Amino acid sequence: MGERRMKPVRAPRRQPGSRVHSELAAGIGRRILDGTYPPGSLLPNEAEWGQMFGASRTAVREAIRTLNGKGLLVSRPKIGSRVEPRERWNLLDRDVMAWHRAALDERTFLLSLQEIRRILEPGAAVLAAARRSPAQLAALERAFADMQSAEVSSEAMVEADVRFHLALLAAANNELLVPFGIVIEQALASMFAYTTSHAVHPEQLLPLHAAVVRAVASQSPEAARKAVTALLDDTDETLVAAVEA
Amino acid sequence: MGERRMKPVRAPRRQPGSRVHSELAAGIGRRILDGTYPPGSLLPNEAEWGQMFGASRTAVREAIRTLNGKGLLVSRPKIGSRVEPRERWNLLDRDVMAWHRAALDERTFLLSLQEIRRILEPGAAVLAAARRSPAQLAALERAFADMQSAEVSSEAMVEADVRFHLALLAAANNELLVPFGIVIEQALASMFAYTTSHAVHPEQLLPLHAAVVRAVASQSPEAARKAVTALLDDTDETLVAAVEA
DNA sequence: CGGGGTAGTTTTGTAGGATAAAAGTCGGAA
DNA sequence: TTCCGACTTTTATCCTACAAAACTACCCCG
Repeated sequence: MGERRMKPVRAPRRQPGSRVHSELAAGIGRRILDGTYPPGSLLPNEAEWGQMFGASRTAVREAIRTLNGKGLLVSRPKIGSRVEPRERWNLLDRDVMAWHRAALDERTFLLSLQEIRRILEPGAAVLAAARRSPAQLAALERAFADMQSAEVSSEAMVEADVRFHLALLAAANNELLVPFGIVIEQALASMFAYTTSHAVHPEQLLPLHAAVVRAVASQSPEAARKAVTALLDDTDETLVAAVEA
Repeated sequence: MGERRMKPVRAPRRQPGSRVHSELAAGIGRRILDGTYPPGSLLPNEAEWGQMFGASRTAVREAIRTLNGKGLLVSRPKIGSRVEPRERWNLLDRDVMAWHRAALDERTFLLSLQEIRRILEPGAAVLAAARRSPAQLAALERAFADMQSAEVSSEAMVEADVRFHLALLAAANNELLVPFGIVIEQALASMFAYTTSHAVHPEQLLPLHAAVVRAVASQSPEAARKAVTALLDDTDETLVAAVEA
């Protein structure tokens, strides 16, 4: 403390996830997702977690409260905290999905994500084409433009790609579709990490997206469905190629 | 396992939701969902919530930790807790959906739920028909049998109906579909409350469900999709009739 | 006169202790 | 034997104190 403190040029801006209770939530959450504590089992009590992580009981309790809210466990006096059955888990939660992903092999995880996309996105595209607002269309077009100007297989491309699909979901104007965005984010991020340029038709990416934009712009639900389906078919090809490689 | 030992009917069995911090989470959560504190706005600080609800700061903090985990807000020292943009909200969470439902008119809520079902369930049915396990088929058949033996428009019927559709989702063998079960639960519960026997073809309910069971049993994906779609068409008719009434 | 660092201020974050309430277990008395 | 009440364990709640973050504003020094 008596030392002269050098101030870094940029404030560290620690993530909100670097708090003690977040670390604890992640630590416990991961152990649940990876099966260390299977559904129905009893967790160590709060004092024990505190010792394990060198944290106070207060911090442990806040972590457990978080996991509670995500449906991973329930706590009762004298009993302790018991892991809930998997069907209660909120797998679409950002954190839970991250822990889940870490506990699974990348391939399995990616395939199940992609499967969800095949179910959801065509339906969302139909709705989007039918009732997107001008602003929502503009957001979609902006994301597409950013994809065009991004380098192939770059971070920027993935970011714009994600934004494209989120914009499509948003344009469907059904709020309950929005939480699914996490699936798309994870799927594309995971693809980027896993299928390092196994793309079968890399030159098809932009035309396929362009077709979606056209369909949504011209408010043609069926065309939108087909365009999105074609897009997902292409993604599937890449995925299969990467899995086999 | 001495079932001879008849225990007197144990009284209260207070819900885990009756805890102080849960009350607080619900109180704050509702105020966020109903727009009292719109996205981007700053919430009262912890001490103020404590006074409002007559609770300690500890309880308030645990409540806020819960809401934090559901994506409704983020907290930072010196700043306070700020409501997150809607697209971060975990609308598929049980609690969040309940608060959301309370803040919306029943009709709008129900229509958007039904829309999601139309997107998801046919796709789930295809997967279920393709790869359900014998046990999963049995669960589906059990739910159907319970529907048959239940009184029309009874609590038991709704419960079996929900179980039927959850079993279908589960049979798709993609964990990420499971969290959607909440949509079905809410939709059917809401239908039950809202469309008190406006059913257009009440006699069709069981045959329509029977067709789904047959398709899944015979592992016919396309038949399953059609059967589920027909089922949803029927539900839609009931819904429209109720909305117009 | 201006810029930058620094002290102050507010709010959340963490710690630790004390007590209450829940929900089992077990033993003793009617 | 049966039932009731102490005992026990664990979470639930409250309290107090202090640490850390991040914004404000001012003062010192060039």
